Parts: sequence; C-alpha cells; structure tokens
Amino acid sequence: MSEPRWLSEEEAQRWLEIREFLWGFPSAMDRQLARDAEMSSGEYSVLAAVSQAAPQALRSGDLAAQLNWERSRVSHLLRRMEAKGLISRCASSCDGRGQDITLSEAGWETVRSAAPGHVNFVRETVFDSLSPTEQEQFSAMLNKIRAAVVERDLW
Amino acid sequence: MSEPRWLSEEEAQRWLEIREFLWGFPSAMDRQLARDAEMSSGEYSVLAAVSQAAPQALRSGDLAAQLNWERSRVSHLLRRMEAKGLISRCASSCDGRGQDITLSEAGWETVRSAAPGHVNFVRETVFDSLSPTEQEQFSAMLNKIRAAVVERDLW
DNA sequence: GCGAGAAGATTGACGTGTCAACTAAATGAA
DNA sequence: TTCATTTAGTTGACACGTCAATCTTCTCGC
Repeated sequence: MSEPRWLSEEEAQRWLEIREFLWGFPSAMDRQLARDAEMSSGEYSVLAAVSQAAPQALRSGDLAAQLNWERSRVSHLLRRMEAKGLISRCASSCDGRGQDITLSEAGWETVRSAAPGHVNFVRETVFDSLSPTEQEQFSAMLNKIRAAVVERDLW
Repeated sequence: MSEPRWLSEEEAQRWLEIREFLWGFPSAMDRQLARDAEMSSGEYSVLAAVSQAAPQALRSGDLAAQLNWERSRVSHLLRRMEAKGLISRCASSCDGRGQDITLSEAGWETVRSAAPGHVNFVRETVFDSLSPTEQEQFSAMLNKIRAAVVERDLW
C-alpha cells in the first residue's frame, strides 16, 4: 500500500455525515420495529420473505441468498424464531439436507400487524423525502458504490 | 394507524436495493478492517476519534456524543479495548464522574497502521465512485431522509 | 451545609452476528 | 458401486449492542 490519498477537510466532513447515516438508519429502523412491533429488523426480514414466498415454503439457503446473509446467521435466527412459535422448519422433501420454512399462524398474525407501520416508516422517511428523480439518482449512486466494494471482494 | 399506502412494485424493488446497501456497506467496512487490521469498525472509530482529539484526552461521554452511540456501548467497548492494551482510562481531574480516554503506544501504532488502508477503502468506494456534484446531492438526500427519521423521534 | 435530583459512567442479562468446526446428505468420477 | 468431494445446514465460542438497573459524583435551591 503506497502513500494513501488522504481525505480533504471537506471530504472528511462529508464522510462523517455519511457514516453517521449509514450506521444510524439501520438502528433507527430497529427502533421503529422494536417499539411498534417488539421485533428486530432481522425477524421482520425473515417474516416478510417467507410470507411473500407463500404458499411455497422457502428454503433456508434461498432465504440466506435473498437477504445476502451468512447461513449460520439464518440458522441462529430461525432457531430463535421457531422457539417463539413464529415459523416452523421441516426437512425438504426433495433434498434431505434442505430445510423448508413456513410461517405459523402466529407468524402470519405478527407480520400482518407489523407490516403497515413498517411500510409507513419506509415510505415516510425514504420515499416521501426524495422526488422520483432523486430516487433514481440515489439508486444509481448506491449501485456505483456497491460495485466498487464488490470489485474489492468485500461485498 | 389508518390503511397504509403500500409501496408500488417499483418502489418495493428500489427499497430492496436500498436496504441491501444500507445493511451491506457497514458489513463490508467491517470486513475490510477485520481483514486488513484485525479490528472492528467500532474500535477504529474510537481510535480515530481519540487520536484526533490528542494531545487532549477525550471524555467518554464526548466520545459517545460524537459517535452518536449509547454510553453503555462506549463503556463496553472501552473495557475490551483497555484489556487489549489499546487505550487507557482514568478519572477526569475536573469532574470526578468523568473518564478521560487516551491512546497507549500500542493504540497509536494500531491506528497508524490501519488508517492508510481504511482511508483508501473509503476514498476508492465512496469518493472515487461519485462526482463532486453527486457527492453534494448524496449528502443532501441523506440529510432529508435523516430529518424525516428525526421528526419521528427514531434517530 | 444538606438533601433531592440530575448527570457520567458501569454492569449484567440477553439477543444478535461472525467465524470455524462439524454433521449429514447429495453428487459424480472411477 | 464406492468413495472423495461438494453442498445444506447446525453448533459453539466469542465479540458486540441494547436495555434496565445501579453506583457515584455533581449541582442547586433551601
């Protein structure tokens, strides 16, 4: 690593802003879900993904791929959610190694009651704050940054 | 909560992209630091903040305010970092309740060796991916979203 | 001074994520 | 068929963040 190109005063300032946002927004969403639905954002993601796959059962590995999570993360969370009675797992019929995930009645009830508040939060904070043009620009910028991360094998 | 305004197909798609980015980028940065400096991004933030405050010692609470972290989070992390010999804490001279944080020699060594690679990561992924104009737009958009979150007492 | 309440910080319990090691089932070449 | 390899998923150890409870020190009205 040769001599790095340090950030200018202005860039450093902007980076602090960006960093605060990138770490702060997920926390804020966790707070919204914890407050309004006594749920973590991870649990919400799982409930949403499994409910959207219904009536098809979702494979544990497909869930991991869809959320870009590690398998073990999925496994730990599913265990806890099964213990709470939100989902159930059973060996896949076509592949003895696979696990099919389905929502329990309580799981459906939970996601149905959490969804409106959560969708409102996303709409009001993200989509109502940006014009359609800005939304497109925002997407494009995120994709550029992500591509640079992917290029460095860190995504 | 009245009937929510659900997201359109297109908005839902965009939200998935945004969510993947907002959760993925911090993870990527953790990976960069873990790989290149055997350090978490939290530890880096602390080392950077304390080193920038030098030669002034930084108060634990000021650190929490600066990073927008909970006090207990700071306390837990400082305890672990003190155990590793990266920083030291001592009661503030002017306020018996406060803790003054300073870097140990190993702490300085660690931050000096981690900074170039980390700054390069930030520069290459964020600043090299966006034109100056885009950087400004990006900042502005993040601030609008953040303001909407703040308005809902969730920041 | 003094006592009530505010402020700085720590602690313990718990949920969560990562990594590495592991088990079991599927695959595929010899 | 058989056995090595790959793939799906789990597990345990550990690092981390949050919340609520706690402790100590400061502040300020009396």
